[in-house]
Amino acid sequence: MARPEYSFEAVEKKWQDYWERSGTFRAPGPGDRGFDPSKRKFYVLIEFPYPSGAGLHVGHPRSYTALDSVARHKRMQGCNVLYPIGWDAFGLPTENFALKTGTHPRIVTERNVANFRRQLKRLGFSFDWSREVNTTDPAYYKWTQWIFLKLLEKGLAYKAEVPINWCTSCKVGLANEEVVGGVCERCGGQVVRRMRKQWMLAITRYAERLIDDLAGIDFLEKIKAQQINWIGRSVGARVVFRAAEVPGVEVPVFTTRPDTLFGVTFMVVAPEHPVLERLLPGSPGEAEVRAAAERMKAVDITERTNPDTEKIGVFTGRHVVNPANGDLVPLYVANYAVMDYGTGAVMGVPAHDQRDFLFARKYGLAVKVVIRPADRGLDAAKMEAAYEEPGVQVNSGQFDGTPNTEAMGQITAWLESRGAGKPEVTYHLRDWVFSRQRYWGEPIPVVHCAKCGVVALPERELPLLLPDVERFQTTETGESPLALIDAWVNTKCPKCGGAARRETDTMPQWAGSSWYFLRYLDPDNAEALASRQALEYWMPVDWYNGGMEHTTLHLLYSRFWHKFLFDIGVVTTPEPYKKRTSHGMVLGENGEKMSKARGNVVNPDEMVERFGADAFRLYEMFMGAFDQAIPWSTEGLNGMYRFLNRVWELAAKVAPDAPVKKDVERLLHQTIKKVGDDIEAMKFNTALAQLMTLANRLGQEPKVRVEDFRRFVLLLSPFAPHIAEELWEELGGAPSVSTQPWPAYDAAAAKEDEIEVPVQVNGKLRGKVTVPADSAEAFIKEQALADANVKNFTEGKQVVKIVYVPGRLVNVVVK
RNA sequence: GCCCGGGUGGCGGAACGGCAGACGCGCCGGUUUCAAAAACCGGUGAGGGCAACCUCAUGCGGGUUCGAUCCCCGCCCCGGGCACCA
Repeated sequence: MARPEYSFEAVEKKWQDYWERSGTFRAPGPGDRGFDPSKRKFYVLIEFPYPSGAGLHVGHPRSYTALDSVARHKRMQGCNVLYPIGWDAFGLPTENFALKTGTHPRIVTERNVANFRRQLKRLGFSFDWSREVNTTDPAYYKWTQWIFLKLLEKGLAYKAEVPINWCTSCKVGLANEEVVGGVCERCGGQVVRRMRKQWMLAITRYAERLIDDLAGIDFLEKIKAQQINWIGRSVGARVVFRAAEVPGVEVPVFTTRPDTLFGVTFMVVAPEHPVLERLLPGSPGEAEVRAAAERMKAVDITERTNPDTEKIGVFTGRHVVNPANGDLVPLYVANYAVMDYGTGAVMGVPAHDQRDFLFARKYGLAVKVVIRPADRGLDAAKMEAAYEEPGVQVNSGQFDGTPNTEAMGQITAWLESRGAGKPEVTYHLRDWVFSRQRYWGEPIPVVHCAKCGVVALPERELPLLLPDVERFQTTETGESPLALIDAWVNTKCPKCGGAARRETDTMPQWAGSSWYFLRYLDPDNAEALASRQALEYWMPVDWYNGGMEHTTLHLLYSRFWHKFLFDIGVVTTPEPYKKRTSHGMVLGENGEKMSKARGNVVNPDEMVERFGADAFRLYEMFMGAFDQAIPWSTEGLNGMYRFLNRVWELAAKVAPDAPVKKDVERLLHQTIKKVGDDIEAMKFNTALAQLMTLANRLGQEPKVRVEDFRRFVLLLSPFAPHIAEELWEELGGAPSVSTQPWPAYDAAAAKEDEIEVPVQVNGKLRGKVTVPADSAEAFIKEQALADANVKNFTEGKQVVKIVYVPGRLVNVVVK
């Protein structure tokens, strides 16, 4: 009856086949066979991967393993768990690869998906593979297009001539979010500003709700902070200044400091500001001013708006009138003013804004104090920096003497009553540039008709299929490759039947990923993106884990789409995700970011071949705190392999006549508690440490009780599911271990009956006393004072007091 | 500049304001082996002491507390995000 040695190859293959054959992880929804309405649902979501040619990276499984453990734990707690997987398969890298090799992106995608699927299956994740989705599948993108049509119908999709971030290398327009440090997020290529008619989505209309609704959801605080920061809400006022020399022209500004309005001594506008066209004609030095504005516009925007760039202003020869006090102030064109924030015009208050202060000093402009500190006055002539702190209004007419924090609202209200301003909120967040001039994306389902303008395709014509092309090369004009396919482009207007041209821009990669979690609920539905029933049952996602890098992109976009779908009655919850967490990056063994260029990439396939999927999964969880970046260590992985070997050997010690040991029982119950709690709290590393402690303790026994080992296997199963299935079977259990109930925790059994209480003297550890757990305080103190070493430190001294923390420690304070 | 994290043995990391260093890696010693690797068992913060024990130690400097890795104040370093945003 010699037991075989632990062979992860055999064990893992066996159980992966079993799970697949038996549909162990299929999650029945309402209406499906085997659906049990009495079970609580739990929707676990990981970010579906982009199937790149490089294959799975050791970073991907960190998130997948963690949530797989959560999913398995929840199932054992009796939940109906949905843990789906799919492919975010449209996108530039595939298209660029296709361009280079001449292989169609569809073929490249199929190949990459097959590879990813193989790699994921080897790791034994409990995905419901029957719900697999792929954003490039016409049956999927039909609904991406459908959502776009709805956005268009409701006026949230519009076409605008906007300056876009043009990546000179990808030859594609990018959203602000895709420009990182002035270069393309994807390829690192140079990004320039270019004007182009683009489809835009009005995410800014949801800005307020995107901030406010964070209050009701369980997102990591840093994620909330980053989203709020990104949306960049500023509360202030719009103030209208009238042009002095040109009647009927107004220049509105946005300011967060209406309390400083009486201190305005100049105004600047962006060189692109349209008001210049009305003000400049006939002004002295018109030609020079125009030339200066052109020079400012010619500078690359990222450089122009760099804080280190020298601020340049040119007097326009015109003035504007301060509506608060009638002051005539000079109007400048300045390089630091930008057209796409606020109104493109800024009021200059040098006394109370450091940037304005420096500008005023440079150009010899007046400095006028309107707020002084509570305890002293300010002399404009002697100021060396702007005074930006709170204070009391001065030189502000009827508001003099009012604290500036109060004056803000009062001045705004006063302006409003005189028709010269109103409260206003602006956002840093811009509308979402939704057009891409590329092939491998969802076609935008509209046509351009000479007579009817932009016309949406009727819903019945969806999906609008991406046509096959021979060449994916972007055109020299920057148009999408689709523009070259005449047979596709030339079509009939659905409204008037006349000649029309199809839209040739495609959607960005963020489109398909903005709603994929809905499609999982009902992936084959041909009538709707998902059935009402499925949406009502499964939504919202209970726990969504992903990378911090998606906080301001995918996460914000998908919340926006979801709110829109909620508003039009398609989905039933205002927020898609109840809880959002994020994992830390896996770094190379040298502690640097893993990359091909650094030569420190670890291939998961190789690791699984050497140590097995269970050991690999264990290491991914054990390596460190889940939310922190951690360097990879193949030695560490080997340690997990050794642990599994010890577990395997432990099974050989299982005997029916093993005695009950009180302390083993206690440790077991403590472990049941800790592992469960730690999974909920994402402290996977300490959950495993506890399991190792228990395994080590069991290993000390010559014989291990069946009951004890059974429960140990159950506790291990969310993390190392293959070996757990095998041992479960060996113990006589029917598969699958994943359908067994989570072991019951008994607080009484976990309780120690003797406790060791550390004794401190003046806060320093001097001894320990072992007492029954239910000892009276007086007895414990007495024992503590009687300890030999404690006596060494208390002898001849006066005991001032004795601090006793029940069950924790005694501290004797002496003098 | 602003907003988040983080700094603990040789390394990854543990510690409701209460025994600093759980667990793992590495290292050292042992068992096994002709030998090595692997595996298994034991030891392992630094310094002192024959030992019992003692001293020091959680980036730096203060503070609160009977007691601080943890809370407060002021710094230094590392990582991430935002940044002429009016």
